[in-house]
Amino acid sequence: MKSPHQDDSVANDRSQTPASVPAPVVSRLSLYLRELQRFQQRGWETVSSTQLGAELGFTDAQVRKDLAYFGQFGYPGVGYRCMELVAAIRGILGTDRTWNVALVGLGNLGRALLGHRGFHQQGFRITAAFDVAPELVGKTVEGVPVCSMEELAAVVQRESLKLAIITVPASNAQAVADQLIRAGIAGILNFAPVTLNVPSHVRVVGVDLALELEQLTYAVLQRAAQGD
Amino acid sequence: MKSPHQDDSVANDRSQTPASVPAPVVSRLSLYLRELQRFQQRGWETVSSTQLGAELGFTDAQVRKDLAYFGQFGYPGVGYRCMELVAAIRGILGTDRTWNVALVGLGNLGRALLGHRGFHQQGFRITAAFDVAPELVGKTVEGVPVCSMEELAAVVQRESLKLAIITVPASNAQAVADQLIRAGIAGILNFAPVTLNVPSHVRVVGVDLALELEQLTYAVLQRAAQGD
DNA sequence: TAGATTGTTAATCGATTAACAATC
DNA sequence: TAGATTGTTAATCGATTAACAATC
Repeated sequence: MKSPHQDDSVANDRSQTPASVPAPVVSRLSLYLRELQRFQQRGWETVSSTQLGAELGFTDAQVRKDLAYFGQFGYPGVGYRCMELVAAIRGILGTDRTWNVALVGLGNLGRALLGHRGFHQQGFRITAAFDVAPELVGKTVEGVPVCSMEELAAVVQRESLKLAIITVPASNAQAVADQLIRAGIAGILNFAPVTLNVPSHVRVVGVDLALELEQLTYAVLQRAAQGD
Repeated sequence: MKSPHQDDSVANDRSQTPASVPAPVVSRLSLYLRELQRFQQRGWETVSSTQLGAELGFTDAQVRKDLAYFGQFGYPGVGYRCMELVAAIRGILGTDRTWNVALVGLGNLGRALLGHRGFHQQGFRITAAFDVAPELVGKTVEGVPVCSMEELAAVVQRESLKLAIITVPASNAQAVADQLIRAGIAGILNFAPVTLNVPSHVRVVGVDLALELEQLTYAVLQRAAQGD
């Protein structure tokens, strides 16, 4: 077994990322990061895979296996140094830098996201907003200038934006996605309740609030049918 | 093979739901429902497992296997009748009735959700809102009365609420969850960026916006490292 | 040193896919 | 009938867990 300290150049070499990491691993990576930051806040210097996993409901083996996809970050007999692992995961996820994000659709939800504080803290910044409503275009909402849909390609290209959030009605979502992708967007966070059809080089994460609530109603009914 | 029409009493018997259906199956069920409703809008009478799956990027076998957990809904040689399957899935998920939902935390996001149209359409209605801010308590936001946290237990019990949405800061989320659960809430949609600790009879679905964006940055970086 | 904990391999578990008889 | 498509079983695939030598 090799400690990171014995060979930093290998242990911290993030370009050695394997061809393909299972998607569940990457989403747990985000959870580890979130949890590690909480351990840091509580003043922990190090944390073991058992402690980190327990907090999230995972086994210690899973934590170690997941991290092992990306390198060796731990110290046998000690655990993981919180600060180091936070830095490593941010590097892997790409949140060691700030990402500027485009937002399309200034309805209730879009406006809320513009004013959302949680983004900044994790390295995201909405720098451009778009809407079809003429009365909004040209104005500034939450400090972000609102542009027309016609300006989208130009703005996305000028600012080299790679990420976009879609908060338009379902009926327009696919057209907006097409437009964003043509402009060069590579990752879309989609709040419209439709499955977007995108080329393979574009990644979509969908958040459908009704759909999430349905998972809850199902669970509640199940419990009611059995337990009570 | 038995057609639903040959024995309705068995095919439609939702109480025959197996002890435990894998979680991924239930979340796909919601996707099937959403997609079926779109087929209906387009005027389709029936749809095959191949057609339904293609739209979502799943194999036909997966669609059939998933549905088979809950009964027999299809017609060999024909496919699934959209209207029937929509009704069946709504019955399974429990969205054939309306669910009243409590919302705690009237920040940007909470307010946006109060005014969110997508909920009503799928059978959800936020009927009670809570916040610590004295200047909000007693007022009405988007037609929903705002109560103090002290009133929470009474309101949840009076209205027999089973579902709640948490949109409070991370630092308060666990305490709010505890309070909700004590009041009788069984399902929580949590927007605070923390892992909630809840008893096994309570189900939590977490939506962490920064975390979703991290999945995108990772994917974008991967693509950049390989393709380009 | 003894105790703790890693990274990794092998064993297990569960979920997806393929195949096909049954059916309309 | 012939063509299409289901529900289901068996085969495959992938992900999780257990176990343990290596290490601090």
